[in-house]
Amino acid sequence: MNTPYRNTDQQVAALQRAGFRITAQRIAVLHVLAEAEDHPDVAELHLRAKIADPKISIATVYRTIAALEQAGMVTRHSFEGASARFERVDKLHHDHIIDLDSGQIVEFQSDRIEQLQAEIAARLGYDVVHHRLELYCRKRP
Amino acid sequence: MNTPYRNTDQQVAALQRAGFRITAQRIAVLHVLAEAEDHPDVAELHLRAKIADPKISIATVYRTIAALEQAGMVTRHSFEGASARFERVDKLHHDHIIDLDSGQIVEFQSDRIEQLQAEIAARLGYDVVHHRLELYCRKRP
DNA sequence: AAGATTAATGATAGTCATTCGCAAACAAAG
DNA sequence: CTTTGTTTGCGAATGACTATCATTAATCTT
Repeated sequence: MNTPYRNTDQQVAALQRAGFRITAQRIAVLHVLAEAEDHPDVAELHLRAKIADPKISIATVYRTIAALEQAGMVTRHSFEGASARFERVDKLHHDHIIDLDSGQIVEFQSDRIEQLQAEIAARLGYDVVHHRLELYCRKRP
Repeated sequence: MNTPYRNTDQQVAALQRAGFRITAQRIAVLHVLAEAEDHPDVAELHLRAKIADPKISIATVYRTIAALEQAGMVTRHSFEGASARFERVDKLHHDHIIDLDSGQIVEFQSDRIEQLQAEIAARLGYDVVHHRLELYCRKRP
């Protein structure tokens, strides 16, 4: 990679296409998200975005996240007893294992489960718009 | 049934066994939970409990719920963008479908999914302590 | 059954994440 | 480069929930 940032041109274009203006603050948040390997919450995003734009306000981070969510570019995760965390959607779909002891989050994916979910919903007359599957676990001895 | 309430003696005994004192307020909340066919939140529990005990405070409802949770008698559900909802645990285990349009909650259960969850966790070196599976759905046309 | 002990209650203030309101700053359009 | 309509930053407001504390009441002691 030749820049300190991953390429975010695609995302910037997508944001614009969704009818939002491109501002330095939004680019900063986009970069932070592009670099994040973890699942940061708003306070963390704000902290990291301030490196690129020291005067960005937390309200703007909230508003940017809302815009990105609306544009379908970011997903929100509300794990138990914690503030909302976010991640890009350009990754493959996956669910989460939360380690109850360390708080660490592991991603996994299962087509079988997805399929069963759709079948169950259909049987009850529903279409699944999105779902949330979290396994709160402990390392096995 | 010969009383206006379902029998809550079991629950009262369990609460006491868990080291909590039995008060009129706690009995009121227990009755409300025993009668609830839905998944009420704290405001709703408070409203309903006030019928039996008009001076019960919302703080007490919060504390009672916390006690019941601690005693393993009640589960908390934190669905997206809503306040926590509660239900008794003496029902069979189940997961939830949330109707995005009406907010209605439907229960379902799938052994296949449970089994797959355990397998996936095991493969990653974990034991599932508890999980959360929510399908956010829309009625199919 | 009366008093001592200690937990529970009600009212209210406090916290924390998130949202709102508004004037000033800025992106996009002409 | 001016106009128009967003977006920003700040602080105030909200909403769910927790803590505080004096008072009340459940359980224990005798």
